[in-house]
This record gives sequence, structure tokens and C-alpha cells, in this order.
Amino acid sequence: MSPPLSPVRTRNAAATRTAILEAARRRFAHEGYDRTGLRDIASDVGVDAALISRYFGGKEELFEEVLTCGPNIAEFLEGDREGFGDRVATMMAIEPMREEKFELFLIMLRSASSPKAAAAIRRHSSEAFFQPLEAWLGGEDAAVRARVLSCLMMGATMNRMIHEDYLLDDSQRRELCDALARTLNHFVSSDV
Amino acid sequence: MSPPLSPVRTRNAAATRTAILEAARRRFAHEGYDRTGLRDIASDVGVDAALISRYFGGKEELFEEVLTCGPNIAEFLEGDREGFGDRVATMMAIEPMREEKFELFLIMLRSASSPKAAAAIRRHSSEAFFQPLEAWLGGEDAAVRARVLSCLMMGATMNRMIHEDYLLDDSQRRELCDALARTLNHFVSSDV
DNA sequence: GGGCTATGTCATCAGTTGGTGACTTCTAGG
DNA sequence: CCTAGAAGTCACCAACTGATGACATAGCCC
Repeated sequence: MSPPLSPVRTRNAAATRTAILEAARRRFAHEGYDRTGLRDIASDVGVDAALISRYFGGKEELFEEVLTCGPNIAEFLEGDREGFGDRVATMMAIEPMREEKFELFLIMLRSASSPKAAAAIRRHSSEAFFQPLEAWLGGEDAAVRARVLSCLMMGATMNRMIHEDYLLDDSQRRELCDALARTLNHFVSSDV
Repeated sequence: MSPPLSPVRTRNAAATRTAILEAARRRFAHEGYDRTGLRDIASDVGVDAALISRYFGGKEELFEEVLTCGPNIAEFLEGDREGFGDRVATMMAIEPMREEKFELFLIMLRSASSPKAAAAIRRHSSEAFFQPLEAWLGGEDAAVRARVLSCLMMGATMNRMIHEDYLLDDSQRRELCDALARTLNHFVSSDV
């Protein structure tokens, strides 16, 4: 993808590890587990692919570590509760798609169909996604509401992935955004 | 996958073509575009992989033809409108996952991240998915409501794919099913 | 300054993929 | 019966993947 990752990195193992993890996270989010080659990641970092296997053990372990130290739902939960629906819906239906904001979703959506990646995703989706969301939601039925919200957000991201513009004109996209925002807010605040 | 496709098929080009298309559709739905090899499909049919390239031109064209003659949203729209939400939500949250019922969704979800497949999906999702759904919904804002419904259905299928049981116990799954059903029905019947 | 070790590279492997052209075999029509 | 062409197979290719062990090199400590 884009070359400049860490400015200088001369024989610094820790910095190289971090740079590999960052490059891997971006690649996995943009291309998915299967379509990301160790050589791609290595060339992003400016390093030999063999190094990745030596540092992380293999592609699966690298993916696992990306998820461990990776992005989570937290940044979606910043701000006031009443504004949650509008913030998320606007991000998903109106604003230009900034893939780096959706890395968690994209990694899940684009890698979940790969059996090896799916196992790791299953292992980590709870702590990176559902637990924080449920805690933020609060209430007895938080688990169920979190699932509905996750359906909406995943589905919206998926739609956006498939057809960038949703095949809608501007006013329809605003209507869609409103509908999503209201539905999201409904499950943020109310009982199911 | 499972061997028995067409009972007899001795040097019948048309039947072989159909058998290949069926096997390909199932494979693409179950494994996604990238993880499905021409050899896998061929061995399902009991035929040499070279035949597929000769009949369809290549993997991309095969995928395209699967989408052309493939499944669509229609079977989800059978039955009374009032029961739509319950039918779909039950299928997605309660009933055991019958992958053959979700082939359209699964093909989209598991192959959309593959650039070659994504182009074909973009080309066909409108006529196989949104147009029928919008027509069934009716009304001025049918396009927008169709998108919300698609978000919910795609997201629910995705969640089901990732963790078979949603990480919920039985009563929570029933609550989730109710919430999904009510939300779906809301966008089936009402204005946004 | 010299060596030792962490850091990184290179060559290579076995496996898989989609694809192609030459080959065989079955069957319909004369 | 017998042959022509359709239907299907086989052998192979080039490209790519993840992975491994042998090798090179840079920088720190004495």
C-alpha cells in the first residue's frame, strides 16, 4: 500500500515488529486474510518476508497478534450517547469511506470467511467488540441490543463495501442515514 | 462437498454444464470466491477441472454465470407481509443455519472482498436483490427502506457466520429474534 | 578495535492455483 | 459397422503462496 510507515528503523527489532504489525493490520483490513501475502506486508515495511515468519511464527500467529493489539470498538463509543446514532450513521452512509476508521469491521468482514482467520476472529470479537459495547450500553438486555447494533453496523459497512454509493442519490442517502441513526439510537437507549 | 448432484450424466454437455453451475454455486456460497478452486468444483461434479475452463472460459466467467442464473431474494419475499420480519428473523437467529437458504447472502458476504468477484456482485446485486426487494416493498422510499433491510439481513447473516450461536443463550436469542423481527417489519410497512 | 550476537537477507522448497493444448473415448448418423 | 465430431481427460506450465535453513551484516560490549 503506502510506503511510509516508520520514519527510521535501523536494526531496531521492536520498531520493526511494530511496523510489521501496523502494515499487517492495514493489509488484513483492506484485502482480507487470504488475499494478503506475507511478501506484501514485508514490502510495505521494507523488509524481507522471511523476517515475519521468524518474528511471529507464521501468518496465522501474525493475524492473531494483529487482533490482540488491534483496533476495537472504543472509538465508536466516544461522545455523548444521544449522538451515537448520528455519528455512526453519518460515518457509514454519508462521509467518504475512510477505511482506517473501520479497520475492526473490515478485518471481520473481509477475513471471517477464511477458516484460519475465523477462529482468531471468534476468539477476539468478544473482547474487542461485544464486551465494550455491552458495557457502554448497560442494562439487563445489553447483550441483545449489542447484537442488533452489530447487525446494523456490520450490514451498513458491508453495503458500503459492495457499492460505495449504495446506489442511492444524495437525498436518499440522507434518508438512509436518518433511518439508520434512529434505529441505532433506539437500541442504544431503549429496552428491546 | 456432497457427491450426488445429477444422478446420471453420461456425455451430456447440457447436464454437465448445469451440474458444474450448481456445484460452483454451492462452493462459492460455502467457501467464497478465493477459497474455491476449479479442482474442487470439478471433483464435486466428478469431472476434470479443464472442462470448466473450456465450458465457461475461466473462473471469473463461471462466477458471473452463477450469479446470472443464481439465487435471488425472491424466496424471502414469499408469504404475507406482516409475517416477513418473523420469518426472516427466525431463520437468521433461531433456526439451525441452513446454508442453502442463504446462498445469495453468503455469496455476497464471502466473496465481496475479492476484487474480481466484487465486480460481478456489484453488477448483479441490483437485479437479484434490491430491485425485487424494492418492488415488493413498494412506496416512494422503497429504495431507502430496502437498504435498511439489507443492512439488517446482511449483518444478521454475518453475525451468524462469525459465531454460530451469537454467544447468546436461548432466551436472549429469542429476544434478539423479536427485536430483529420488529425492526424488519417496521421498515417493511412504515415510512422511514 | 575485535569479536559476538541480534538483526536481517537470500536461495530455495513443496504445495497450490488457474489455464492451455494435445490426447483419448464415447456416441450419433450414415 | 465405422467414422467424424462432440465430450471429457491428461500432462504440463507459469505464477504464486507460506515456510525454512544457511548465510550476510551491522552495532554493542569488552
